[in-house]
Amino acid sequence: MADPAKAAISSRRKPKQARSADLVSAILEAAIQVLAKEGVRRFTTTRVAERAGVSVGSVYQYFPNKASILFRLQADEWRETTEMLVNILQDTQKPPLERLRLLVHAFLRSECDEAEVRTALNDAAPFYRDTPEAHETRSTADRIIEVFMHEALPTAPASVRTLAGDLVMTTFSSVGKQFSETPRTEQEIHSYSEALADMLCSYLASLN
Amino acid sequence: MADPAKAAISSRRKPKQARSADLVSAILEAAIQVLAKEGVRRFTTTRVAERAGVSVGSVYQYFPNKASILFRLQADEWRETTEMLVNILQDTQKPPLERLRLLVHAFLRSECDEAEVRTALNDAAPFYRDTPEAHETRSTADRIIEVFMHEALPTAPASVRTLAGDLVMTTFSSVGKQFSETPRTEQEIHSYSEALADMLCSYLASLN
DNA sequence: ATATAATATGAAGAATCCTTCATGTTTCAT
DNA sequence: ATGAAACATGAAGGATTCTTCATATTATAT
Repeated sequence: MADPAKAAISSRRKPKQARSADLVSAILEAAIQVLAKEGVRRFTTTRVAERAGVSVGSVYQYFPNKASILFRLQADEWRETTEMLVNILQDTQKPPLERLRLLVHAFLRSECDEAEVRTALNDAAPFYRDTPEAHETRSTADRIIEVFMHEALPTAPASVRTLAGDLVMTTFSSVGKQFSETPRTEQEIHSYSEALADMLCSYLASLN
Repeated sequence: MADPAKAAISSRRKPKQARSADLVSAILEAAIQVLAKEGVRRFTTTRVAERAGVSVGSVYQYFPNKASILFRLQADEWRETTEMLVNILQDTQKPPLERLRLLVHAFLRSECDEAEVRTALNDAAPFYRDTPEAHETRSTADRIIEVFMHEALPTAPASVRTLAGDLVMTTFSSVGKQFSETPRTEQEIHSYSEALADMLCSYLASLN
């Protein structure tokens, strides 16, 4: 609770010239690399600056503290995942369960593609777990799932739908994280995705 | 990789008198409290010693470093969970899917009962993720699941059984962790457990 | 060309934290 | 009772890290 990192997690100075915008990009890119190569425990502002080829001071021009860099990285990832959620689940051309299957494949794929960063970001969770953006992301996802569940389980009572939606969402994200913690082959990714999709689909099917 | 914490995670001096055995207990108990109240980021050997009412030096008589305390806590938890797995899944009196359901309830319950510690220990994962004991725990669990799956899916081909067992295991543990990250009411725990069990059971049923 | 705003620098201060070790105390076997 | 082994102590060394700020450099508008 008495966590100083929570106070100022927002950005500091706003980049107004091209060079500073580049600098911010360079810092974020460097942060990803440090995270992937060294893990959270060795993620320091100095190391990020070094890797970006700038001075520490510059980092602090645009990020108020170390946590805000991690937070930014996580927020970007949340945004991407939310986009994926929207794009795939709201394609009403395809039947609901097929969309769910596609989503599972896409998600596990993306998790494994950048496994080291994702794992490191998970390890950084204590830095931003109780942040407003975290809850916002969650409720945005909830809304998308809610709509989807309406299509997938049109006849089910609302209480069942909500619980099932929550479970599907939680399962799919937490299993994805755990799965990507160990290196996987293409083959493994594919068959695991199939199995996970099978599980979710058979569950939803059983609720009709 | 170049992680000093991985070198010596085993115990240091072995307690030979009653008072030192008490001391070790006190340290572990204090560690749990610090973890639950302050989280990993504020988990320090000094704080643990303070809370235990002993000096830092004493902590280092029985634990070679900070990581080894966290590791010991996690190892204890792994042992307990493994016991639960054995006790519930190997009760051949009951039908397989009923056992699975009982296991889900028991696990979610225990996760929520000590939510803060569990969450803090998850946050400490980078300290011991690639430890031999971690893999050992995993493969012990795999063997238990393997036996169980043989009962649950007697006719399925081995490849399907293995994959399904892995998925069931992963789902049930990772969903449990995620679920306990937010405070839950008795009611919520129960209905969520039911839903999760439903999902796993409907999946296994669909494979026959 | 020049003044002003924007941007970049990195040495140094301040705060923690991990761990050791020389010393003191307690227990136990004889 | 006594010597040895076990146990407990906590100040202090060493190391790392976060962050700031006074200064230097670069861009932009006039």
